[in-house]
Amino acid sequence: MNILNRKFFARNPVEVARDMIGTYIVRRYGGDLLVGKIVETEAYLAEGDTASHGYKPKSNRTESLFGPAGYAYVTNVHRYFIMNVVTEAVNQPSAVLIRAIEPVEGIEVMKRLRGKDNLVDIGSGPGKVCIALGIDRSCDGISVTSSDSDIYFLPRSTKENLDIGSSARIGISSAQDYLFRFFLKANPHVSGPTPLR
DNA sequence: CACCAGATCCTCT
DNA sequence: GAGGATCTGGTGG
Repeated sequence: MNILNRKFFARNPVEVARDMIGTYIVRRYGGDLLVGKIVETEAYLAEGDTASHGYKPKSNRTESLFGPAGYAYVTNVHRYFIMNVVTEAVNQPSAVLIRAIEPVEGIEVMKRLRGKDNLVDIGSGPGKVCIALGIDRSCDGISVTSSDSDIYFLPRSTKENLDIGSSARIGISSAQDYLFRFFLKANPHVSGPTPLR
């Protein structure tokens, strides 16, 4: 299977974030296969990025962020989990945050996990993505570059014509001059008050 | 130990 | 648009 490999993730997080738009996240959950198309991401830099969790020294919470590329960094914000894929190299705490997905497969299971029936309520935000895919802290630090993984990624379909927009990142109070948020324009599953931003 | 801030979401107005 | 829920880590006494 042609899954996204270590080399794909071992690059600058801004490039990886843009390249992940339109790819698919696959989650093995119990006996079910949950699949979502990634429609929104954010990049966090290893250096000089005051908004990144890696800007502070390594802690128990952020250990996987400082590890090698191609591993999950799952942590909590308030009472919710959010999921990143680590990029670049060891001791370079950079990552791509999965901010929104469009449900593709296993939709009924995702609806049940989310407790919502409306499709646009399933994955339109980083916390929602983790709930819909059954991702929690037990997924922190696992490899996502093998088809044996409980989480892995499939490339975008080459035929698809993607209209990708960028903006400042959401929910942070510093480094607003970095335009590190990427999203599929006019896709209703993108997070935020309006799909177009 | 107390207090505060945070890469969020939901339920009201 | 405002505020609460609720968990973790960092800071300061």
